[in-house]
Parts: sequence; C-alpha cells; structure tokens
Amino acid sequence: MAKENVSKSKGGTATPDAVLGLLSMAPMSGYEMRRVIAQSIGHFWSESFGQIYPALKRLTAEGCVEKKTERQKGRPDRNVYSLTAKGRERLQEWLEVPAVPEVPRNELLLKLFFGSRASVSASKENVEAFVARQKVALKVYAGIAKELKRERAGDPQLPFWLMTVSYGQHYGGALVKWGLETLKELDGLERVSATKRAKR
Amino acid sequence: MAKENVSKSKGGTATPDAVLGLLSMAPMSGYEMRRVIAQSIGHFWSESFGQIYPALKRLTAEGCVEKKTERQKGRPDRNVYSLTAKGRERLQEWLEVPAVPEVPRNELLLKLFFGSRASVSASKENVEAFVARQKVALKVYAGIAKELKRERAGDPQLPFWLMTVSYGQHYGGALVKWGLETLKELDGLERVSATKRAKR
DNA sequence: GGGTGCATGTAATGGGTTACATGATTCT
DNA sequence: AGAATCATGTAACCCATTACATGCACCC
Repeated sequence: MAKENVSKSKGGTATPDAVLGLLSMAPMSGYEMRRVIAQSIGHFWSESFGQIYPALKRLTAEGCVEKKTERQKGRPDRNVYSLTAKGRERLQEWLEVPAVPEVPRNELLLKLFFGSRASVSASKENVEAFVARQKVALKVYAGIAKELKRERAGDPQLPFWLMTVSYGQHYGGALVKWGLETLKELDGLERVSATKRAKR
Repeated sequence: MAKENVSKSKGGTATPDAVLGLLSMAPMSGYEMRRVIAQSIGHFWSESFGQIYPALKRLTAEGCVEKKTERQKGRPDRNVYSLTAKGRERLQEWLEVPAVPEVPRNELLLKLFFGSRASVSASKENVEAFVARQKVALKVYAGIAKELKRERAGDPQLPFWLMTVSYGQHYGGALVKWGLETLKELDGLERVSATKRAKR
C-alpha cells in the first residue's frame, strides 16, 4: 500500500498526564480520583479504574509519583499518591506541547446526514433530544461558574477553570441555536412531503 | 464493587450503519468508500480499511449488502457492494433511534484546566493554534455549502447535508469567539504575573 | 440479609488505527 | 528507478470500558 503517512505521531494517550494534573491539585488515591474527575474535568474528560490504577503503577515505577499507604480503621487501606519533582516537571512539559485534536465521531450528524433515508420525524426527534441535552448542560455550566466564583475566589487556578466552563457555554449556546434553526428547517421539509402526499 | 450500572447499553458501534448509509448513496467498493468518506462525512466521521473491509464481509453474511466482482483491465478486480432490501431496512431502523452522545475527550480543555501549572504563554499557544484551525475549518465549511447548493440543487439529500455543514459553522464560529475572548483573558493574566515579578 | 460505600486491583472484551503482504500499472 | 494510484484483505497492537474478585463496615 502507498504511504498514507503524514506522520500522525500519536505518541500515546494523555491518561498519565491527566493523572499528574489531578495530583497537582492535591494528593489522592486512585479511588478518589474518579470522584474528583466527576466534579471537575468530567464534562470533557473521563477515566475509568481500569486506566487509573495501571497509570498510577507505571508513574510510580517511573518516579513521577510517590505512594504512601494510609491505614484506616474500619475501612480498607488507601494508597495516597502525590507528585514528585519529576512528575511536576513532566506535567509541565506536557502542558507546553499544544494539543492536536482528532476528528471526533459524531453520531447525531451521521444520522442527520442520511436523514433522507428515514422519516423526517426521526431526524426531528434526534435533534430535539440533542437540544434538550444542551439546554440542561448550559444550566449546569451556569451553576458551576457561579459556584466557582463564589467558593474559589482568589485561587490562581480559577481563571483557567472558568475558561473551560466558558468553552462549554459558547459551545452549548451555539448548538442550541443550531438545533432550533434545524428543527424549523425540518418542519419545512415535513410540510413539503405532506403536501406532496396529499396531491397524489 | 457496587453497581455503577445505569445500563449503558452501548449495543456496539455505528460502523456498519455508516457503511450502509454510504451504500445508500451509491454502490461502491471498500476502497472507494474511504475516498467518499473524506469528501462527505469526513468532518465528523472516520473509518479505516481495517474497519471497512470486515464490516462489508459481515454485512454480506447477514444479507444486508450484495457483492459483485468487477473485472478490470490493468487494475485489480473491485468488489462493488450494494444495498439489499434488508440493508435498507436496517439503515432505516438505525436512523429511527436517537443518538446518545458520549463525553468526548478534549485535550485542549484538559491542558487549559491545568494551565496554572505551566507558563501562561503555553496556554496561549494552545488556544491560538486552536483558533487558527477553527478559522480554517470555517472557510472550508463555507466553500462546501456554496458548492453543494450549486451542484446538488434539487437533490432531496441536500437539506440534510446542509444541516451538518451548518452545525460545523455554528460550532466553529462559537469556538473562534471563545478563543479570542480566552486569549484576551490570558493576556491579562500574563500582564498580572509580569507586574508581580517586577515588584519583587 | 441485602444493598451501598470504601478501596484496590486484574482480566476479558471490544473497537479502532497502523502496519504488513501482494501485485499490476502509470506517472515523474 | 522510484513513487503513486488502484485494490483487497489480515494481523498486530493500543487504548478504553466493563466485568470480575475480594472484603470490611454501616444502615435499613
């Protein structure tokens, strides 16, 4: 086969770097990490235990994080990990390299693209569900922004956090607008096909 | 471990359905499919040969598509696939089920979230590169919309295609706006930290 | 007694990209 | 001569989610 080789250089995934980032906020256990993710970067990042635990193991072996086992009464022991100097360095290096986005698979658009192969109402339902989800998300983002400004005032991390929230707000707002316009368009198509049927 | 089970029901991936959709536009070979993808749904969907060929095989076995081998002079034989009635039915069924989106991993936002762990200029470069890419994408979308309207006027698929282009335009426009705002914000942070350094 | 939360990890499974294998023709 | 295009397929590999295995404490 030919080349097809514009040097993608994927260079592995960002999982370990995400872990380092989380540990830069506070030392924590693998179990805790899942909860922290849900409450912080969960809207644009996810990690499962099947990723977190092996990542922590590897990072420990590489000397980027340190493990301290805390014995607890009643509950199982926790392995609390914290960043080492090397880990902080690696995190910084990773942050200096601009992210290259890959084309995400968008099933909504795929279905819409082939929309003429099914009923117009099918497309409408699809878009309606999408708009509803975006509207919910927008409310959530507004809540997060308010809460962060109130509870984290003065934190040097705050402006960066707010930028990610703002991303969601711009994104969500635009897509709600698109969705409503698209629904109008679909209504038009539905009327046209109804008229055609009536004429026969 | 507890439940953690809200019934995700992923039910497999959309690859075979995407293939059916493409064949609904015209019969074609696996090789051709890659090219058609690049020229149509490539901005929000991708498939590699390693996916396409096995999918076609499975769909043939299931009776959703039909294979006809065309002998060519000079060039290797091509296996041209076309939809069967069953395949058209399956495509339609899939289109009737609204898409459930998964949280995509956004490396840009991840880096921005941890932006305080590196230089402000690192975040700036990241966002600048992002904005530049979105601007390019917007120009591409505008070109596609114009071309489609000119060359596909009257095609019943056209309105659906334009809806997907419009998605990209709304999306891209919003994110350029976000990016520029964010860059201003980052400039502010840079000035503040410079002032602080100067005071010492 | 049964579910839930805390807590750690491994194994199985699935999905996807990339690389490999093959080979004729055409363009530079 | 070397590279690209046409063309099909398989195999190796990577990443990620889910399921499994284990076990104590607490609450209803």
